[in-house]
Amino acid sequence: MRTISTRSYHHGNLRRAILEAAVEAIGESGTATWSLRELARRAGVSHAAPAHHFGDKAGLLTAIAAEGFELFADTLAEAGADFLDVGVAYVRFAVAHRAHFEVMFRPELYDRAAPEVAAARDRAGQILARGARTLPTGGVQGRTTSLAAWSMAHGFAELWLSGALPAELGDDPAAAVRPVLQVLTGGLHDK
Amino acid sequence: MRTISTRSYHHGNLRRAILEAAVEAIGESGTATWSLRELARRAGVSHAAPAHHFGDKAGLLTAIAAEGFELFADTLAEAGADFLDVGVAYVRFAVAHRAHFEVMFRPELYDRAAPEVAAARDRAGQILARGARTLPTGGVQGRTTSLAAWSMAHGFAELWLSGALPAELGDDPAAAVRPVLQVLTGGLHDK
DNA sequence: GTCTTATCTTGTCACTGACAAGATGCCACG
DNA sequence: CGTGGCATCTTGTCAGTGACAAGATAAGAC
Repeated sequence: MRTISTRSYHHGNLRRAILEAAVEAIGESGTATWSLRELARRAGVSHAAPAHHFGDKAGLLTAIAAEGFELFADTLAEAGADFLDVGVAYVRFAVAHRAHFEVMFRPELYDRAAPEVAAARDRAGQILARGARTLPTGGVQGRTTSLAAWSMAHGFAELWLSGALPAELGDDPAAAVRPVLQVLTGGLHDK
Repeated sequence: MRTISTRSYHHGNLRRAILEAAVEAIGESGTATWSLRELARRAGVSHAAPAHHFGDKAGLLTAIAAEGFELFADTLAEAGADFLDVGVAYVRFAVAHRAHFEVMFRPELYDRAAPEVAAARDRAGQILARGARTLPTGGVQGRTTSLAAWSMAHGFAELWLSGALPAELGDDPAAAVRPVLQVLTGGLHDK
């Protein structure tokens, strides 16, 4: 961040600055309302500077997706091994890192086959599967239970982000999703 | 290009033609890769003709969202009142009308407050709620069960559309989601 | 001290969304 | 008839965009 007064030819950390500006812009208004040129202006560099680091717009979104899956895997891992905690962490991540989440699950926006994306995505997938294994399977295949859990957490997160859920749920997605996920842990029978 | 045979000054059904071209384009490659001008070219009219019918791009997407919620409500209503049938219809609709579905739940793309959108969306919501009422509540609030069901169906649909689900599930989303939804109907205990 | 390389700038092109103004044809009403 | 109103569509234009090419600048290796 040398910048401020005497602006040097080299930005110093342009890649990081562009990434953060993109995440901020996506969080504010989605993946389509900003431009590479606007990000360049925010960072105080010329309109073509971002291209050196990301190639094109898809390259920038690929970097965001990779970073997102890394953060996602870390967040899920920290949540522990219990399904309920992992599920709540899933939704918490989606809301806290809205921009990353939106890009991650919109693979037409980026290069889903990029190795850094695939690696982080697989890591997150394994942690998710581990969480689902703590669910009661009740006779059905474990894969079915796992899919049910994943779908529920993911669906709640997407509905929350899209503003489709009723306002009475309040403003804390983690608190709102917990009883919903408990339906799978036996909530149908006790609490 | 008023072209080929005797093309009159007026298209005849431009609004419909633009809508269908947009839906087709979105289904092929998402909501960002096409342009109003390209749709105009496909319909054989000048680049500014679509503006008369939709105002701007958001206006076109608003029309698609409204049409989508109408279709959605119709599809759900036809499925009957049972939760499992409604849930399967939910996913089937998302895949069969992928373009509409993607726009509907991305409200930053259009005017969610438009009356024709709100009306159709409310109608669909009521049919969904009716379906959820056939679920066993098992002591928890009906709203919680309903949220769980909605989240699961929606999440499965989103994951399916984004290509995140494993390939072993095959290519029939309705067949794939049924056992997953049955987890909520007591599948944990019998089936 | 020169060479190499990564980083950033300048310049350009076709394309886009949005707007303004004008052309065209349909239809109601005389 | 015919004429005026109106919805529909065209033409022209503007700033902004993504992508690319070529050149300028710094920072480090040798």
